Amino acid sequence: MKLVSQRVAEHAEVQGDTPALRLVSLLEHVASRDQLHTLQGLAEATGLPKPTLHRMLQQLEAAGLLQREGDGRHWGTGSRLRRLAENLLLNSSLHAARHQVLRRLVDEVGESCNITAMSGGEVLYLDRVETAAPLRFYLQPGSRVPVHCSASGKVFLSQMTPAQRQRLLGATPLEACTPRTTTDLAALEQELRRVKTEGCGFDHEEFLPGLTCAAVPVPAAEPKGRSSLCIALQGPTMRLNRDKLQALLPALRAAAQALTRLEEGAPASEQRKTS
Amino acid sequence: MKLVSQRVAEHAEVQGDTPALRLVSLLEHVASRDQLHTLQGLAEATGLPKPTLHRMLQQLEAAGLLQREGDGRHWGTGSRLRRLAENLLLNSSLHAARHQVLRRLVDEVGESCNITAMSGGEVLYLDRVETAAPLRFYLQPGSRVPVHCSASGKVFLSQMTPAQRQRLLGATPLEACTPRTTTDLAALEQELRRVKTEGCGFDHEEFLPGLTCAAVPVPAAEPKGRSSLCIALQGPTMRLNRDKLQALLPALRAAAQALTRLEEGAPASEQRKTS
DNA sequence: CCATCGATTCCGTTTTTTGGAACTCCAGAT
DNA sequence: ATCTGGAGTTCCAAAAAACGGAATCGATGG
Repeated sequence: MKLVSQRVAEHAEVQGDTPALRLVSLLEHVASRDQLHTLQGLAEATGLPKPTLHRMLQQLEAAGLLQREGDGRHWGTGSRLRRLAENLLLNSSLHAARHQVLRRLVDEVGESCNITAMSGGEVLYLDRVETAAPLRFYLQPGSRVPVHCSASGKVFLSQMTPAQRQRLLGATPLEACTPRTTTDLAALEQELRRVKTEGCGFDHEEFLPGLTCAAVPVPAAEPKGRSSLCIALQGPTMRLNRDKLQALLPALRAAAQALTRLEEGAPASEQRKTS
Repeated sequence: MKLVSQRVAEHAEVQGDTPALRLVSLLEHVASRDQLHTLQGLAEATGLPKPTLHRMLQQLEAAGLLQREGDGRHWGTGSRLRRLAENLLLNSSLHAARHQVLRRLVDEVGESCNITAMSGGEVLYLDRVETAAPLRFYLQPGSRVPVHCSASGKVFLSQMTPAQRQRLLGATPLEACTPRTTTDLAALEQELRRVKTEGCGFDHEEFLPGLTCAAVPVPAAEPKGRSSLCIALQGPTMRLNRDKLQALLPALRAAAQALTRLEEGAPASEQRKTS
C-alpha cells in the first residue's frame, strides 16, 4: 500500500533532483530554524560534502539570499530572502482569499477540507485547513494522491475526454491502495459517469482505511475556460456516513462557487504590457 | 562617480550569474506581484527564451515552488514557497530583534541608520531603517558601498591587520567617489589610526555629495570572537554638522551594545547534535 | 479544413556542478 | 615557539545540467 508521497527526511534533509533544487532545500533548511548554522553543522545535517556546501553557501551569499553572521563562520538568512518572503506574503491575495473560503467551509462542516488540482497525473493538495476535531487525518498541502482512488481525482477524470483518460489510466493497472480501491477500469468508468452527472465524487476508504471524502469541481470562471480545481472534504468514516456526506454537499458547492467568484474578481491574468 | 551597486532592471528583470540564481530571480518576480503569469508574459518580462523559461517553470512546479493556476496556462506561487516564506518570517528572531534595535535608534536620533558588515571587500547593508524626515537618502538593505569612503568601511579597515588591509586596498587605487573622497593611501592610514583610537568612523561626503555618516563597531560577544558588524547613522550634511554628529555618538554606541547583547542572549551557534 | 499563435519537445553544444584530495588558517596543547 | 587537530577553503578533471534554435503539438477561430 502506497502512502501519500511526501518528502522523507532521513539523514540527508536537503534533497533535490537538480542542483538548483538542492539550493532551495538548503535555503529552506536555514530559513526554517531560528538559529545560525556553521558549514560543519550543515554538512552533518544535510549529508552534503563540505566543498559542495561551501560553494552553495558562497553562491547564496553573493546573491544576498544568505549572509554570514558574527565571526564569519555562521550563516543566517539574507536580506534578499527576507524581502522575498515579505513580498510573497503581501502579494498573495488570491491564495489568501482561497484560504479564507476554505477556513469558512471547515467552520461550517466541521471536517478538514482541501483545495486540489491535477498535476502530473496525480491529485495535488494546493491548500488545506484541518478541523478542530481531535480525531483527524494529518495531511499537508503539497501532498499528492492517486487519481483513481480519491474523490477529487474522480472529479478530474470525469471531466476528461475518453482519450485523455485512456492515456492517463491505460499505462499501468490501477493500484489497490486499500481493499476497497476500485481496480477494475470498467467499474471505474461507470462510477465516473455518475460523478459527471451528479457533479460530485466520493472516496469511501479507497485510498486510506477509515478515510471518507467528497469532492466537487470548482466551476470555470469563463464559459470557455476550464478551472481545474476541486474543493474536497475528508474525515473519518466514523463521523461521515453517506447521509451526513450528502447533507454537507451544498456547503461544498457553495464554497466552490465562492472560489469561482475569486477568479472572476481578479481575472488572474493578462499581464500584457500596457504600452 | 560610481553609485551604490544595485540590481538594475532594464528589460531583463530576471538576472543571475548562475542558472540557480536565475531560478530564484524568477521566483522573486512571480512572488512579488499579486497576479498570475503566463509563459508568454514571463518571456516578455524577463527576456528569457521560451524553452528556457518553460523548463524553469516545470522544474519549479515539480518542486512545489510554483504551481499552475486556472486553465493550466497561468502560474502562481506554490504551497512550498509560501510555507518557506511563513517559516522564514516566524523564525527570524535574531534579525527581528536587530531590526527593533535599529528602529529604536532611528526614533532616538531622527536619522536613517544601518547595520552593516564586510562582505566581499565591500560594505554590505544588512538592515536599514529610514527616518521619517522628508529629506533623506533612499538606500536599501543588500546595497554595497566601497570600504575606503564609508564610515562603516573605515571602522572595518581599522580593525584589520596591516597585511589584511594591504591585500584589500593594495590591488587597485582608491576610487574617488566624490571630490572629498580620500584617495591617498597614507592619508587614509592616518585617518584609520584615529578611527581605531576613538572607535568611530565618519564619512563627510566622501561617498555621495551631501551625505554625512558616522559608524561605530558592534563589540564582539565573546572576548575572543570578532563581531564584524557596524551600526551606522546617515543623513544630509545639512542636518548633520560635526557637533551634532558627535552628540549622537552615545546613542549609536548604546545601540551597538544592544546588538552585542543579542548575540550573547542567543549564542548564535553550536547546533551540535545533542547525541 | 486551414491559419495562427502560444505551449511544448528535441537534441547537439555549452556551461555548470561535483566532490575527493590537498591546502590554509587558527586555537589550544605541548 | 612549535605542534596538532579540526574547520574552512581551494583545485580541477570528470560528470551532469542548462541552453536555446528549430521543429512540433494543440487549441482557437476563421
